[in-house]
Amino acid sequence: MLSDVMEDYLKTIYQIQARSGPPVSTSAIATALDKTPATVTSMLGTLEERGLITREKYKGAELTREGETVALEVLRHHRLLEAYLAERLDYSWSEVHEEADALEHHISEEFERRVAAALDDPAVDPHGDPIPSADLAPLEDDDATPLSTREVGDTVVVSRVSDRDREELEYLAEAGITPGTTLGIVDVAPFGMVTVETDDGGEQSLPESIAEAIYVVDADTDGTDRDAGSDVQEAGNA
Amino acid sequence: MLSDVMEDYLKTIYQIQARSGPPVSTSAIATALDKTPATVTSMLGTLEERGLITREKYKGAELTREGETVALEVLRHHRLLEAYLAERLDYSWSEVHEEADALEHHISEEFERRVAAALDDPAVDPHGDPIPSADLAPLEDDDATPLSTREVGDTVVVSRVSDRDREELEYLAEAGITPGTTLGIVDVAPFGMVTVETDDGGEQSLPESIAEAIYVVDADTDGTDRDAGSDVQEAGNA
DNA sequence: TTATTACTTTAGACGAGTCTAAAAGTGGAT
DNA sequence: ATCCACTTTTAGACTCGTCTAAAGTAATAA
Repeated sequence: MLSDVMEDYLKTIYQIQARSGPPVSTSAIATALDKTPATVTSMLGTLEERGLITREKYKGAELTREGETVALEVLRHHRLLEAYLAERLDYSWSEVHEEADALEHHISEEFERRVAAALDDPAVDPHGDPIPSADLAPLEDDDATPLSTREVGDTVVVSRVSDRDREELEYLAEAGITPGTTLGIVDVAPFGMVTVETDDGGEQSLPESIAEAIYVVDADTDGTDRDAGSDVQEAGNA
Repeated sequence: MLSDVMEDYLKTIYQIQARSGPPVSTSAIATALDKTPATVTSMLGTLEERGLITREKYKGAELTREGETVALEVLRHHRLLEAYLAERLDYSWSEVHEEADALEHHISEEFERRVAAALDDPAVDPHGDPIPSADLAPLEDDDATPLSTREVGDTVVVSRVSDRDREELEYLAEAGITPGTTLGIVDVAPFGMVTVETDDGGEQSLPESIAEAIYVVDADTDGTDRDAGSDVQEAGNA
């Protein structure tokens, strides 16, 4: 019913909205989807007519409940696929994103169910991002903050890592920094360069751009409901 | 590079060509893809410009080597997916077709490799259709003929079953007639109704439309290179 | 041979999604 | 309070894949 293209717009708006809150600007969407702003304006018109977003001219867009549900469905497909690819087809966590992007619009409800069942209803994907539940209930807000907002001396656990940039992910995989890793912050240099000590005692210096993509919680926070260690874990339906 | 739509046309032309030989008529393609003949004529023009088919006006189309390679690639994706869904996600052989149709255009080469590896390079899909090899070498001709061409007294083994109609497949699955099943033909009535005896001694009467979709070989033929029993088997690269 | 019938192609239109160029609006700095 | 720089929207065009309606071709039966 909804085209792949529209689903992509809704997913993108959801993700920007989750990070920076509404309203979501035309240019932010354009950048994320690699389209011109004019194209985005045009599509926002369509999405508004369909009742999937609301919009204030020259200000930006916000998902309606219906638009959010579509976005959550797409996100559920994406993250289930990532989890499945990593768990059952030996993909590394840095490789799964593109494949999931290509497939997320094309799987049936039946496929979704079977994949979820095969993995025992995982709660998070390999990047640590939460997988929306089958009923597409809104996701809880997240108490993790970027590593770049923490201070020297903090001990934190990696909650999730943005999966936007393949290179970054490979760099971090190399460095042993994945969801579930405990980090001690040993230095914060000018321009946001952060030096951390990993589980195994090694030290890594991370440029700010990367430190911004690593979301962490305090190490003493009970990790049980957002832990994303080596194994995906069962969903507790919020 | 090639759109999904073009891939679908090429796949369809390949399949009709494999059944009835070239040239493939506009209307046959139109029927198979549920498009108008005018639409097909238009797309055949595009495909010809791209060097994927040759064409004689008012006669029909034929794949070039390049067009055939594309078709084989799509077919490989489709059949690998069918095999994977059946083997690893508990789909029944009657359910896999639609899911594979939706996904076949969207999987990466990497995904193709990993799926093939996970299944140990299967030679046939759950319907008994051969899976093109990774090098996309042309498929051998097939010595199976439709059940409807056989006579009373013949003992045959089901080689493959056309996967065009979901209802038919469920009917046959119910009747225990799948690739690998041995059948004895006990009666052929007017209008092509065929009565067969299955492995387990039961008798089934099949209308001609279904008997045409069941491809069989003589039971004494060595089944080793086209057997399609419960397990998929390794490819021997032709 | 010609007429009928079935099939194919041409002609022209349309919707979706995109673009470029130009006009309009917004908001901060002077 | 005005202006400037930036963002957003509008206007209009283009491609792709599709359709309908009309015209052309082929094959067959009379």
